Amino acid sequence: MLLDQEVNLDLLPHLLGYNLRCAQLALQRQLARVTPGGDPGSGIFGLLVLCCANPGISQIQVSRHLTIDKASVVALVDRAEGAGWLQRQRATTDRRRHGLFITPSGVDHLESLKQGMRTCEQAFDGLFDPAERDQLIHLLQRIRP
Amino acid sequence: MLLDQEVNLDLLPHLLGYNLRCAQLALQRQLARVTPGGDPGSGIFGLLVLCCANPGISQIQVSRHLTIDKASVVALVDRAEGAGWLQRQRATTDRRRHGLFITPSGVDHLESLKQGMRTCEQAFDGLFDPAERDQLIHLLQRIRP
DNA sequence: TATTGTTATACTCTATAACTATA
DNA sequence: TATAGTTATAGAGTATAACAATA
Repeated sequence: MLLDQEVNLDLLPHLLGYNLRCAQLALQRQLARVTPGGDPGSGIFGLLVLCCANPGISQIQVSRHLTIDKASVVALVDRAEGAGWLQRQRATTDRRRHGLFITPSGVDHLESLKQGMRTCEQAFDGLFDPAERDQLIHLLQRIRP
Repeated sequence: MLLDQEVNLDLLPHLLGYNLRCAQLALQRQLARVTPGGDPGSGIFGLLVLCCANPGISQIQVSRHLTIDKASVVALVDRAEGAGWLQRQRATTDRRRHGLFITPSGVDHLESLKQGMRTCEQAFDGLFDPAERDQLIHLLQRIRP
């Protein structure tokens, strides 16, 4: 019987994609651990961050900056609006646009999500010294659509 | 109206999670571009790599090394078996186990997936010199469950 | 004509819980 | 009791295509 230690991973450990996936799964699970019942996939988190830092931002801009399709943003905004964390408001200058505005309860929720996110990232801080963490972020930032 | 250049990303660019997610989405889309009709999420790829390098590997071992639940492996193996890329075979020594064996057509398919994967990763090679790519991989490898 | 948002639809990925067969 | 695999179910995440309203 093949022991776990003897499993041959072949080229997987040398692939960017495999390592990115493993790392992201680990991070997501850690986040789920420290924020039980919180934001599972961090979609809401990104949305609220953008709406808080950019009041009146449009859905198409959220779509661009979270690099997901505009149709995917609709469901995200629906959920957040349903939870009372933000409001759509038809823009007066360009009536095709919905400006997105975070609500007071959305600000509260965002704060707790940010706290969870900090705790989550801290769990991995021991893995890197500050220079390494910076370099990891900078290297990752080069990989874009 | 808020211009795209003026969107404030707040803390997002400083988060490991956000950068991992953006990088992984970019990689997945590049893979979809170079292997149209290929393996969308690379689940099948990992499975076939493991079965090819470790004939008779069990589903629970695949589960551990791809860091997904054993129940999730079932669907993956179902698809691969349905496509004729591998076969389950009840182990004689431990009859609870299914040994997984890649088929000749699975080997062919894996080769084409590997080629696509190489092409995909090459598209990002220009972003890093070899030392940087190594370091990125090594830093990512520290982030594990 | 092009853009913004929406709806409808579908597929992938993953998880949990409860089950069967085997150890 | 514990492990390997399965089934059933559910939810998140994403995409494409077609559409209405607006620019």
